[in-house]
Amino acid sequence: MSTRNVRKDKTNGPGKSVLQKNVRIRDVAGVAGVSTATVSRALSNPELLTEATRDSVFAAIRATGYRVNKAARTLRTRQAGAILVLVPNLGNPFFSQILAGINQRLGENDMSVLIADTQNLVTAGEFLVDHFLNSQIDGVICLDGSLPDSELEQFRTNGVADKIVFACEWVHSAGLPSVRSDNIEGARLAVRHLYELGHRKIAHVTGPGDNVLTHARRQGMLEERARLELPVRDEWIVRGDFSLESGRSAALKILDLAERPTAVFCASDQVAFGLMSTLEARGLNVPEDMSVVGFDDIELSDFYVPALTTIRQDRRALGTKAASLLLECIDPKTTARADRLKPVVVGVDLVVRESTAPPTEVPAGSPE
Amino acid sequence: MSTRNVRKDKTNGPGKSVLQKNVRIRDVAGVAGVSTATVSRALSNPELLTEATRDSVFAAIRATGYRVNKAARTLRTRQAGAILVLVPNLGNPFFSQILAGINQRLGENDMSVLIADTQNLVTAGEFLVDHFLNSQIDGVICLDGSLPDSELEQFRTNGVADKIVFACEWVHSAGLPSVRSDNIEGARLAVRHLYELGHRKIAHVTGPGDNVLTHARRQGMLEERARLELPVRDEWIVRGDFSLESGRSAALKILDLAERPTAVFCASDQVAFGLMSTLEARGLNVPEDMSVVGFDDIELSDFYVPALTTIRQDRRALGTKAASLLLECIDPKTTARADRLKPVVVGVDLVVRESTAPPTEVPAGSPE
DNA sequence: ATTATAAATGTAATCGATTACATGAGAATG
DNA sequence: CATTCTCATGTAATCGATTACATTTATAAT
Repeated sequence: MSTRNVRKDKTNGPGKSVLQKNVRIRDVAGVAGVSTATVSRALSNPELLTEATRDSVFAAIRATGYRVNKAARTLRTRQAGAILVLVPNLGNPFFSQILAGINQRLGENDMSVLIADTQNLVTAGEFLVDHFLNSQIDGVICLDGSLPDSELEQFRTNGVADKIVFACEWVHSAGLPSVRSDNIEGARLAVRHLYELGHRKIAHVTGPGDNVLTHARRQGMLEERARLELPVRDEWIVRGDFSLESGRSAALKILDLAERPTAVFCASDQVAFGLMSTLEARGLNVPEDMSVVGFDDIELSDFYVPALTTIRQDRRALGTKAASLLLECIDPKTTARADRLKPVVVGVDLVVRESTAPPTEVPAGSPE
Repeated sequence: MSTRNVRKDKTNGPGKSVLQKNVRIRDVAGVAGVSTATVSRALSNPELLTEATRDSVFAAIRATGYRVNKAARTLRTRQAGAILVLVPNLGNPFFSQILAGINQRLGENDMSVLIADTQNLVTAGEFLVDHFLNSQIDGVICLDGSLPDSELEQFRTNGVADKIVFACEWVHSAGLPSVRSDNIEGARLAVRHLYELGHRKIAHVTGPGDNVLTHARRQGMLEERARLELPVRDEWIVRGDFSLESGRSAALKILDLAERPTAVFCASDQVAFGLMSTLEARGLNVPEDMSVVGFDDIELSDFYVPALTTIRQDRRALGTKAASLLLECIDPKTTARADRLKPVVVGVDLVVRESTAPPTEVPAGSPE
């Protein structure tokens, strides 16, 4: 129980650091002849300062080359100034323009964007909660609609569910804000285009079974098929999973059908590529023997052989709108609004290229 | 000059937060009946503790659901526990496997990976220095070899140049560590493959002029051409920029040549796709009228029509090796080593598919 | 039993930015 | 002139984790 000597942590001038020019707010304050609170206010609420003080502070910031320490700010404010984007497969070029839109919108708010590929995560739920709880992110844009309910429950338990926005795909049962293309309309456009070319036997390669895009695109296809009174064949609806490989598998199944369709509407451009390459490998020509429509309009669709007819999604708009929606969700000054749960729907367009043509065998009931 | 009343910042129990379960290290310490230093040591140097103390702390961590606050840790340690990957175009599927390799390797060290697309940055140099100076990252893996010298100079001025590793592409004058494929060997393999098929008139679509990959792949092509004593035509070396569009432009140039090559070696798979789609659009068949070899072996190469013959880069290995190299660079316990500047070279393979075949016109000097 | 040494743990300062509350100066009002 | 109000700025506590140095406890040596 002796008197304890006062112990000092060593500290001389700007802190020793891995960085050479580590300027702190107190160094700026010294140069400007004000307190650190004033420097901080100059950055966050400049209207609180007189013009003379403001100019003096900004001059000191410039002279010193000061950069705010984000870790210190995050610690004090409990705001990381960053969001996380969950992408189901970074190897799919579809996501790049969405990411560009997100980056642009969040950059305007001086926020950082972290990107994670859910293929590389064992469980996305725990990853997410971890990032929230350890002060690394303020919100999430999720492009992956296959998050299980059990993982979404983790978000709710930890109170972070209201900081998540879905883009492109969504989890229907989650009741969370989302931005999406008009998938039903896209499917309708595809089927109608094939119909107007004269096709009556139209197949559809879907996405994965439990996927909302799969349901929506198939729904649009089935509705338009019914509206146009096209023949119905269960075996013309073939299960896929948005990947190149599933397009190949679907092609093999379609080639084995007793009654072949003359056209195929694919749930994604990648599926279409897988399908077309396999049809060609088996001696069929696209579009002469079978017309093919994709969904997405990724960059390569114009450079495939034949150039792919597809449904264009405005990916950039999907990104910027999702980012705007998330900014609303995480803004502490904004109250929760029920209308945020209503999906934001972005329009789609048909892009006609070389992979579709009139069928070479004219079906009964052909127009004109 | 009156006596100043002592002012208290409000603080009751676990801090008010956007998060419901915000457990601090002092809460764990309370449950375990030890000091916060002991809890911290349990996490960072568990061998310093007795087994009983250790068990008690870990039980308390489990019971409370504690997660370390990364911002607090970063502030104290000056280590962010994150790195930034600069990608020249996230829409190019080539980068996905590299990113997967990086993610895997760094995940083993509990480090986060931030990804930025240099297409979205006005100046990468300032972006980088900013992230270093504001404590958001500890290092960089740069996949973009087009960083200007002026920007690299910013890194050196700010003392962060020794925390950067190049992967795939590199800046030759930078004198920084890098991991790369054996591009020269890849070009040789491509040219030799075409030669062995019987081709003598071999063209090459390059990457952008000031790019190290462009130089290396062209060098390999020129050397092998010389070794095989193939005819030399300046106009058979066509400038590209790794993109789909530049493949299209190159095809138009090649089609206009007075003396056409029978085969083309392209600096990337995307260039090859652009070239092939344009040749087909102009009525030429691949490989019957012109054989095409790419460089990369991205996923779609096996699903193009015709399936692309290409040089496969071990992208995953590029990623993991770059991450390992960077971990060495940023480890404070590791001294700078000159051998780190010697490029780490990863081997490549020829993948023969359908886009190459013997030429239909047999040139003089054909083997056998 | 006493002393010295090593191991284990605790105290309190530190990291850098923000901000609640306090203080001082100037203007307006009675 | 005295009092009150508003604006501008300062002081010092806070955020949560780490760690330098101090203290306590356990073990080994004499």
